[in-house]
Amino acid sequence: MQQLIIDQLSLIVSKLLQESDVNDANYKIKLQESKDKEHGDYASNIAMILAKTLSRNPKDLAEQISKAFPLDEQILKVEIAGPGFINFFVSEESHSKILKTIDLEKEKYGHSQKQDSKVLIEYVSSNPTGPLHVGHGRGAVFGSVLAKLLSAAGHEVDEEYYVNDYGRQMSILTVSVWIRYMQNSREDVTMSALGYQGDYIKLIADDLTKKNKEIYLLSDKDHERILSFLKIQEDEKDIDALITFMQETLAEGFTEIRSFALDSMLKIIEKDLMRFGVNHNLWFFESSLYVKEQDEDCKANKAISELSSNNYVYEEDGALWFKSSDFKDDKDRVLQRSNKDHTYFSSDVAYHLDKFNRSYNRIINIWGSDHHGYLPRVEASMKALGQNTDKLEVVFIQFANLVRNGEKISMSTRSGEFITLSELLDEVTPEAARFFYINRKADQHLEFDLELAKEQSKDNPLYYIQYAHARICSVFNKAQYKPEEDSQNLDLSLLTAEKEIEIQKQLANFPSLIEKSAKSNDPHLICYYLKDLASLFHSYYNNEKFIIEDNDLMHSRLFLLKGIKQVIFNGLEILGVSSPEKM
RNA sequence: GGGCUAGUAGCUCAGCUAGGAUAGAGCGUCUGCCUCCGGAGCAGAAGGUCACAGGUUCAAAUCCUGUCUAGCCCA
Repeated sequence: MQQLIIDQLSLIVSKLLQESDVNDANYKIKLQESKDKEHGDYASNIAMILAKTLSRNPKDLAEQISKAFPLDEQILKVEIAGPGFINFFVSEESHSKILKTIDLEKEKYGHSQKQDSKVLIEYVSSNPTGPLHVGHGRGAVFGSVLAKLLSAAGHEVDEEYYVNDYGRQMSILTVSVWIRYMQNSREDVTMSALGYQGDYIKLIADDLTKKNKEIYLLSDKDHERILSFLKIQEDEKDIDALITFMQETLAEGFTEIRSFALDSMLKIIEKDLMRFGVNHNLWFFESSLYVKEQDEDCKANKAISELSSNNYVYEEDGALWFKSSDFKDDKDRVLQRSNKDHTYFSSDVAYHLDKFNRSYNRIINIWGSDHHGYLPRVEASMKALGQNTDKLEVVFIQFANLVRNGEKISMSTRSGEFITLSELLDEVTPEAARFFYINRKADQHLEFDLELAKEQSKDNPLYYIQYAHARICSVFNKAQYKPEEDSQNLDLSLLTAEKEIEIQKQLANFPSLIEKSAKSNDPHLICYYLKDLASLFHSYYNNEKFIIEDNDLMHSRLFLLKGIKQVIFNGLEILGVSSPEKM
């Protein structure tokens, strides 16, 4: 309906512009729903926008446009009002068309045509040195909902997890597992204060013991030496010395423990994510950037030499620097330290270059908002490599606070008192957690109310929405209505109650909502939309009876309910939340 | 000191990318509604300097500039 009016309007307007010899007019025809019934169903402000470029009085212009607008049995009346609004009045029956559309398209309703567009969403990408905690939850849900949303909007979407498996942190993980492993056989071994303390390290070590009971234990002489290393664990250097010692004495054993620890960690992480309904289809390993490809250099070095050949790399104090200050970054950044170690940033340059080379139309990174200072240097590096950085979008996710009984639950990663994601999922259902995480704009602080998420009442917005769905199913049962049966002889023109029209308008808005939220990476809008729709339904439910004597009216009302049910389902589907028939 | 993000009802927040008519939800407060398809619900009332000050515009919560406040990042 709205599109019909817009199309017709643009026809009239473009003709008008032609006649006035104006070609460069920059305008977009917008049609808004009128808030006030006196202003009809829809309104356009196009006359006021074009008044200036055409140097005409907006009211006269509106008058001319409205006179040129053809009326039919659907569009009954066109009026001008206020400073130059054009108001459209449509027939009550015209709204019910949408119900037929929904019935035809079913779970595809709201989805766009396939576009020739590939999108990469990289998210979570937490270090594989510990389990996911609640701080990762929000980014995880955001990424997975955005992925569903963008596929609904017609894009082809890849979901990628970038695994930081290359740096020093991995070595610390390896050494931590090894120490716990040794403790299983020798009582005199103590844990390094600088290693990872969590219980999950012990579990991994236990698995390792089961597999290789003694192979990574030391000779008595070396064992004495390790005890002396473990005595002094105060400075960062001490753990580095321990790592070096471990590498020297175990040789390939170090690599074996390392990959065992990494695999175990990734399994833990992946399991948590799956439980949460988050599924990455690609896992990219940082270490792969440092693997030589046949006779060629590794990707990390190739990225540096490419930057270098573009004259954006220089050497100072033995280190290699990238001239990011040439591209709006505060200062230049180190790529390779004087000891030849690559920086995290160096990996990121190579990684992003790799992403750009994979021919995506949009590359979306989901980062914690504490990383926002990192974006300029990454953008700078891609510009220096001649990439089109318009493709790169970074969504920053604010931290979420858990709240219980009105009080924030304090968390600090330093002391290790963070709550893990799996602990959260032990308390609230994965669905509730998903909904509450996605219920706010990404860059806003979020208060996650644990009590509310568990509550089964209208105060809990997820329950409120799901309840609407279940209620409709219940009505269908009671009426012995089979929604899947062919409904050809419906007289939908009977749906003329105010609420019925309002609901049909809301249902008709669903596709443009999907389009809009996909365009601006704002999946939270879906939550608000569904709450509104559920609210309209509950209100309608209390106003009208559905199971009535008048068979025709009953069937058209049930058909309307069927449309609501479908749209709630489609919306919740994108959020990754079920639509229960009973609760 | 520099940067990013925010400031909307007592509270929690939408709306801002693309300016439109009387700024919206939910909670809380107050008043009603169960012989009735799920009351796990509904109807209504009260509640606002859209942080502040300028500017652009026929029209600003929305765009621009400055100020204040908060959170985060960098130094």
